[in-house]
Amino acid sequence: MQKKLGLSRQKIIDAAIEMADSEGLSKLSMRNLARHLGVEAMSLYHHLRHKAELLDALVDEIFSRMSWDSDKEDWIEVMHNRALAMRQCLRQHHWAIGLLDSRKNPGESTLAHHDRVLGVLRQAGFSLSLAAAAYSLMDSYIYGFLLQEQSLPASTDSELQQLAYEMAKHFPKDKYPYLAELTFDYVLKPDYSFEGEFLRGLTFILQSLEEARKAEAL
Amino acid sequence: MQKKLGLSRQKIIDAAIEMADSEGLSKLSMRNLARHLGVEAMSLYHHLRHKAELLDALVDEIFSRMSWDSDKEDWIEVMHNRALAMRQCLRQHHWAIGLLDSRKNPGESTLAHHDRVLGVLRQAGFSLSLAAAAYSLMDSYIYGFLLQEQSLPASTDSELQQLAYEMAKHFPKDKYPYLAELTFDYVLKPDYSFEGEFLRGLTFILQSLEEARKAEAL
DNA sequence: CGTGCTAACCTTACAATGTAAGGTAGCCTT
DNA sequence: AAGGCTACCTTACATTGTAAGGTTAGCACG
Repeated sequence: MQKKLGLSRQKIIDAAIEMADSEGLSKLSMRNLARHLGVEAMSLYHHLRHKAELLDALVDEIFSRMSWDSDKEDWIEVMHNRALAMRQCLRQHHWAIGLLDSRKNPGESTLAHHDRVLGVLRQAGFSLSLAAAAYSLMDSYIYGFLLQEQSLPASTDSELQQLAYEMAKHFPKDKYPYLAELTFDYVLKPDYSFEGEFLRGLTFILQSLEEARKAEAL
Repeated sequence: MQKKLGLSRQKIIDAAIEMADSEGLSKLSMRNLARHLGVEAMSLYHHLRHKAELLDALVDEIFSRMSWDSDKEDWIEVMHNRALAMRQCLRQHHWAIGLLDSRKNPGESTLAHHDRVLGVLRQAGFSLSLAAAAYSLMDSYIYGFLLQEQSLPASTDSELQQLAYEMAKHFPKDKYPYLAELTFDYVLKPDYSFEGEFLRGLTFILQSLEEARKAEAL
């Protein structure tokens, strides 16, 4: 038999991402992953201590794949673009959102990402305290929004509208009047856009942070 | 043998919450739950179609247990209190946060909660469009913050500081200077408080929404 | 009093999971 | 040649969700 050097940590991670993308996180078992790599399940344990380590690695890999520029002048523009990049990346790897929470061991790319964000804020003149608040506020919003977005079983705007219509048929209009109003008079209107909503909230946050920054600068 | 009428949907749900609280969501299997109820696993399936239905029910139960007043005058105060109630409830049932995302079948209490929130906003004069934005913004923030909060393996402020200290020792200061700064000069300071950070971000959001509301009213 | 129906609970069984324990084959160093 | 190391495999076990079908108790009705 040949000595097989086919396997490596990185190959495992790449294959796992590919599998999760196409078949969903729930189908990502050690056995399936191994089969995908033409190998037996236990072989993976020579490169990873346990499945949790794989999941940690996946999250970190996702962070490393988010690409955003941080050398623009305007911090608002930079943070805006970062948020878009995160949304784009996490829409492509929809399973990752559900993972971001439960992982407790941040990897290199994750830490680097956070450091870079803080750097942008500090360089833009944010005090440490305000930078902390800004950081927490932005990321909480982004995670929370994406979490809610992907928890809906619809990935495009028109699918969402279809869904809203179906749901609205099922819940009693008079029992939840405001929800009904929101659904029929807002979400189901032709120009509703999920991305638009995301950007709108983001803008709220960035603007109010900018005001705080200016107030601080006095 | 006696006919056992001991079981009911509600009793199952209550027991499940109790179990999840004390032993964690991962230990909440149908078998364990059944044992806890003095019954065999399959008996549960007479009251629930599958485990997903149980999880849906748990989320809804959690929503039903969040108590907040919505008849105050000031919408800001109401939303502020709601956010606090959510945080308090989801800290008590820490497992629920990880569940809020994946569940795709909102129950009665969940819908009622959302309807009530929208009601408060609409009554306060928010246009439908702005109410939608406000709703999305607030909930994204709250979910996102709580998600990040519970993903840290520390539940009290002092535990968090201990953790920050341990972590900071492990990552290279010069590689992540801003992260190091944040950790040592901010999180590790004696008056750092997780709840304080939560309220600060919340206040940012509520204030900027109030401004938008007033601008709209003109 | 039986006879049958139904709701509530149980038994058994299966496929899938993560992973512990230990095996083996080929290459490298000495 | 000998031993050791790395990379992979085999087997095994406990645990999971749940399908299929069995049992029993109490009620309705003749």
